[in-house]
Amino acid sequence: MRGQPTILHLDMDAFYASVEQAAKPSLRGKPVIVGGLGPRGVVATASYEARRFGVHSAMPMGQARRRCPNAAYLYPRFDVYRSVSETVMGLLRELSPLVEPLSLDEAFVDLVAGGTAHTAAEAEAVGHALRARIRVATTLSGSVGLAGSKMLAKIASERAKPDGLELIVPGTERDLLAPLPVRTLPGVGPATDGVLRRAGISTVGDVVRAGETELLRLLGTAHGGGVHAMALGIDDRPVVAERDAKSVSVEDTFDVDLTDRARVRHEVDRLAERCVRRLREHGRSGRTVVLKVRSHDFSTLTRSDTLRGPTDDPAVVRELAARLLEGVDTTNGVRLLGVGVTGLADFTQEDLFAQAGARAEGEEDGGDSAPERADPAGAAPEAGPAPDRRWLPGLDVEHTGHGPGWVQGSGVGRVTVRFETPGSAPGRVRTFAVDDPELSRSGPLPLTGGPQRSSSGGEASRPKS
DNA sequence: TCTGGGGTCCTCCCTCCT
DNA sequence: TCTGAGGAGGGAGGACCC
Repeated sequence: MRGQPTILHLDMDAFYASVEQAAKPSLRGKPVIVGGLGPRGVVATASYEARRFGVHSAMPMGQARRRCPNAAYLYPRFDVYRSVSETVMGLLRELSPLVEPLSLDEAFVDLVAGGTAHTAAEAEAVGHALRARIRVATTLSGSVGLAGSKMLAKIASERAKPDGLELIVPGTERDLLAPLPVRTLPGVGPATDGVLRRAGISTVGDVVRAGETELLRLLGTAHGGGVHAMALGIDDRPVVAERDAKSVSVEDTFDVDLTDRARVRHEVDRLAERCVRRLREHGRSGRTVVLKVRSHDFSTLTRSDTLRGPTDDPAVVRELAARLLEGVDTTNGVRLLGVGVTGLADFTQEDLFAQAGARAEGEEDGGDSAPERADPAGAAPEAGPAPDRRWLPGLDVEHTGHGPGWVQGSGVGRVTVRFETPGSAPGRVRTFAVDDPELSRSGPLPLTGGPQRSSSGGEASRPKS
């Protein structure tokens, strides 16, 4: 652990929900919940207004609706969040070459590596300036934590939320950590928390008092040693700018459990195709194919097999996933299916003898012509309107007469649209037939600047030059 | 009142090889 | 030729994170 608090952790406040509120003036100051809206969806982000009703991330959507029936429920628009995130990450990279993104809304920055701060006072000034620049570039707020290690910087930003900055003064770490619950420490989730609680350990101070030997006994060598060190405030993990992905996977939870074996097989084919597409987008190939099956009772099993060399051939992945499926009993119903590839490489090395057969067989299955669906459902693959006629809540649309707006809701052949833009006053609501030819899907508008539509379908504001 | 999606890392067990 | 030790690698599952 270094002395000076020059590791910065940025955490955007209620990110997805805040982006939606910035884009949709009528939602500002109101509860907004972003997540999967199907019967098995969960909350991705709740605005602070919704959190007052007890709604939080990972909560089942049904529960959220009961707690906060008047909130706006929106599908996530990841292309927009990604675009705003790029703007924010760009601002961070102006501070230092050592920026480690953890997700779209969170990152660590090593300020010393960038030469931007060497003392607590300098770090604090950089943090305040960063928050102001983020506000100008995106209209959003982010919370900043500053400390001598990643763990402490993250704890600091959590304490600063929402819309604040906190710096942990060197020498105060142990006193600050002691009363916090053990769940505060990275790597301590529900299971570890349970083990520690049963041993009478509920705070970070309790961990320190229990001692390293007891932690090793309770949690094993690697985990116990790590938790004990963290409790002492010892965290030497460096900020790592570039990290190669180690696996690529896709998975779908179905609205209704699948029992038909042919349908299960079809879904595995689709997932394998999608997985390979993702793999190729990353310019990678992989050796090990993993099939994931979650049953009706939520029990999950994985089956995997390793090829002699890496592949990015969809037919090979499809065939191997199908072969893994053969060994799995799905008669009681399948809730989730997933296909992943690990053992990633930057090249392919097809084993012609082992894999050519599989490829030929896969092509005969006609997997390439399988119909695509935007999201999983219990219905047959062919059911439902065309993808560009599905009016999901939150979606950007354009009406030839009324201009830009977003879908507020739809059903029984009607779609309700609110016409407003990030820079406008709260707009008016109008209802149309779902097949109204004057209504079409469109790209998102930038959160700052003029009312013009972004051409990329995802581009928002840029960092100021 | 039911539990998403996309990852990483660790542990345990087994097999193979030397 | 047999046997045991130990390391490497694979398969499965679990915990955790955002």
